Amino acid sequence: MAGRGYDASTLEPKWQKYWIERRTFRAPDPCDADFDPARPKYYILDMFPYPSGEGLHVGHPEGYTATDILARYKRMRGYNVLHPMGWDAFGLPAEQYAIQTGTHPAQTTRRNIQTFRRQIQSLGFSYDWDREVSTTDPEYYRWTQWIFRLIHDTWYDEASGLGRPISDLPIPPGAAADPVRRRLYVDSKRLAYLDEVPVWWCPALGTVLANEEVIDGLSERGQHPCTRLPLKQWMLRITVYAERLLRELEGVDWPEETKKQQREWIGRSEGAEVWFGLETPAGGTEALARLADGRLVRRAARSSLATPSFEFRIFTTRPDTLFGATYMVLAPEHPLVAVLTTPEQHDAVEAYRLRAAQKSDLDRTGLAQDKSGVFTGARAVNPVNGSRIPIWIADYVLLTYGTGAIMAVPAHDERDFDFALQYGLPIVEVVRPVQPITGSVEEKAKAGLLRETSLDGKPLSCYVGDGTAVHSPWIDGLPTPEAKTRITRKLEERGVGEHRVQYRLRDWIFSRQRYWGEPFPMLHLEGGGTASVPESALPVLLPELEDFKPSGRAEPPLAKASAWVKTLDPTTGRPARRETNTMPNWAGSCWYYLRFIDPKNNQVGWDPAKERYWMPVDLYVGGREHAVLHLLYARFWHKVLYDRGIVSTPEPFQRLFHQGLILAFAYEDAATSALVPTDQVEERAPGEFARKDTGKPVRQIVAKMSKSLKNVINPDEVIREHGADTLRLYEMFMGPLEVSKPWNPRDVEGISRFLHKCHRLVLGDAGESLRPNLRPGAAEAPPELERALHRCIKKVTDDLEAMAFNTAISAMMIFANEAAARADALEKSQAERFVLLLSPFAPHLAEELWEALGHDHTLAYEPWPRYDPALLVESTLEIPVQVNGKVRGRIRVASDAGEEALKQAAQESVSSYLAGKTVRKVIIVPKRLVNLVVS
RNA sequence: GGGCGAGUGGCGGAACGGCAGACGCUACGGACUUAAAAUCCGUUGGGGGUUGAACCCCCGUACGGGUUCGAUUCCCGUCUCGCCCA
Repeated sequence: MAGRGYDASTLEPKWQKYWIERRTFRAPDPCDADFDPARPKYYILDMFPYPSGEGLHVGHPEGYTATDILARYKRMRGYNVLHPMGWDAFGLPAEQYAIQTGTHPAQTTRRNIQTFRRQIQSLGFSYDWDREVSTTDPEYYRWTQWIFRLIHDTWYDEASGLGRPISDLPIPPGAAADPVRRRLYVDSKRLAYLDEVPVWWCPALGTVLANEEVIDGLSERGQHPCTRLPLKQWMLRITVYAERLLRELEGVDWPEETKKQQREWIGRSEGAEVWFGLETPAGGTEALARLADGRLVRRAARSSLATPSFEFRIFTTRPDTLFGATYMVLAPEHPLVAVLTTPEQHDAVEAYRLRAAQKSDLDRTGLAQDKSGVFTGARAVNPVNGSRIPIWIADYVLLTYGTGAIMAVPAHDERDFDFALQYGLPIVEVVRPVQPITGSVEEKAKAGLLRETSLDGKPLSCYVGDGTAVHSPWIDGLPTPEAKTRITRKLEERGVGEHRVQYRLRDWIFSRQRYWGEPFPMLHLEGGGTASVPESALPVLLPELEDFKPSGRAEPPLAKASAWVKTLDPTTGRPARRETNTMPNWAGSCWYYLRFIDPKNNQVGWDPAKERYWMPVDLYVGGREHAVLHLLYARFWHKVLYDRGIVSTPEPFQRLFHQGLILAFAYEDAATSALVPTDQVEERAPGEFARKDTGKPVRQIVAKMSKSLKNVINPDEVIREHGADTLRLYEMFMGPLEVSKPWNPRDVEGISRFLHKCHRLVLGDAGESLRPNLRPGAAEAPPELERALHRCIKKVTDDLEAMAFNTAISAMMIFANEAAARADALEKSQAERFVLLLSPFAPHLAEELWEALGHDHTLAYEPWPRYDPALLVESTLEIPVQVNGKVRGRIRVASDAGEEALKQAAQESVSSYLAGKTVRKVIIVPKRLVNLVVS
């Protein structure tokens, strides 16, 4: 092959070297000498990868190729393009590898990054490699820590709806005088705060595990039982930004599905908080008084013998159903449980609480789960009618949502209904549908009637829709929406409730009990309280460890670095202990798009002038799997930075696009549907597959690539066999970027053929010199070829703007076919324009051909080819003629033919279909079709 | 269970109110070649008619309805698959 024809394996490294050595894709900043302020900017970003030990997967280059094509296209359209790449390199796998082998995670990470960089560079992406960052680099995480300090130094001012410096926080008079109370008050308002949160603790492994490492209460490794253990953790108060995170989604150009997922994750619901009375258990007054901080429990405003002296708070979205509450449910962890449980119920309650502690929130709240609960023996008093109702505990109520306590209205809530039936609790109807609900079970469910049954001959139903209030003295006859407002107002008047907006979103647990993460810039001071490490002492470096094995205690690995943990507070000189948790994997990816703007700055995280120029990100491309968490967390950090005046845009990512998955063929046993690894299958006849060993037939299916199915495609191999340009072009040709589609090795051949054809178009069959017609003094090409080129330019340009890469490539194939059919006619300027069109897609080949055409500079900044609309207009057109919607003939007419002429010609062309019929109507679609309606 | 999306030839897909199947793959036939590779040309949704061909007719975009002069495209319902949430 070498020496003649198209040889990607020599040509591609040549141009990759050229681009890197000449820094072809360096993006000039506003302060640089070669910066051109007249050019518009375009910041196009990929979701940076976690450099796993597996190396690059063919899924990675899909999005990266799309953004690379657009980046190259935009440069040719005269934009200043910022297109960077980096590594999200903290994370669990490197640490697990360290536990097993003793290899330091930093070493594993360095090696993996080298592999990833080599692989990504072998695809010829036009990243500005001067801007490469890794989240694990101390000069990077220094600023991650700096942002954490800033978040810690911020409180959320409800009045202005802004995050403000903690020094601006008004201190209530009661707290101002006493330094300890003052500190507690200030700490309670910070956006970063400490709280006790349960984590999974595995005694057998002697370590704390992440949620995804625990399945059904057993450790993923070794199947050991795990339990939930409360641990002091850093929390980020994302909930105060819930409303803005919701509202400001409106202004961004994101897929509607993703916006919807974010909205549902935030989960705004309106309702009321209601104080229910408590029957004080014998000797419980003192314990209740200790709990009565006004949050979950309070002293009743007016208490007498008839009205109880303590109350507890619940949240409900249906205050209109208060008269239908027949029992109460507390989360098993609710602090009231210990106080209220009667001696007779004590053992049952304790057993239940222990069981609940083994379950994750997900296990507890799934609708499909069996409802379970235990009676505490205590009773509550309904504030609207004074009825005494039993208090239960059940694990479907979570302490972390709302107030950890609910009123149960079985007649109008599915879970409460099932629970009431199971435990024989009363069901009282208080909302009646406006019209009786009839139809099939499914139709009734759709209308809100979820259950219908009977007990002792009495019909019972669960209706969750809106209707008219009944059996509810304050609101009888009112439609549900008015009933809600009316009853809420009454509750407010009586001081036993208020309107309230509740979010499903919880504060973000920001601590991980890991080694391989960013250390917190925080100190725990002797004698209580915390302090942040001063800015000048950043970064707080990860200490070296002897080994990465768990300590056997419920503490993070960093606790083993005792010399590092024991330190002095630089501000006061007092002894202090360093925070030993590390930040989660999300931290580094929450702001990397900002560091790319100014990656080498060691004075600030980024220069404000550069930030104002480059932000926001104009196009962000990445997988749907990040639709909620990464994108929500990054938006949250960005809003805090915005409120503190450190970034200039309220949202970081103006436009978002998700690429689809690349799937692969897999095989399943034709009889049993069991999956069969790909290397055990052979194709016996076209489309017929069988097991190599037994010869039993298997079915070809499409599935995700996986190691166990042995159907993973390795990009290195594709590049070795066909070249990077073929890989790039194939991934873009498979189908629309946003859909998932299977990899078919046979189709790759077609793309390879196309690139060979392009090569021959310029260099001829021998491949060592220009085609004669491309040399000076050759004859002119026929006008049809020029028109074909203009059609191609228009189609490719339009399709690039629409990110329709597959059809752009097909347009280039059409032109290449036309040009190849008369290859001796193609002119030099036509070849050049075609090469420029091809260059964003297949940059190596395009550079090679550009050079062959006599250019000694890269084509990366050549102006994008233009088309002449006048050349796209055909002088005559062939138009189909329909009779009653069926094509019956064709006419060739001048493209500017008038309606009368079209009508005339159309009728003549299909006269045999019109014989004996009357033309009722003629529909003319200019330049497209004529339809005659006859009878 | 809920939400979102998708069902078009042997395969990936195109068209997204106006000639269904662009482009590519596969397969078959042919040219070139001692031969092969590469390349080039032709055919390739199903059925039927005329076969000197050029052509012509019927059916066809998961299924059933609807709107429209006209539906792959819009609306309603059913089925299947995928993804996300639970």
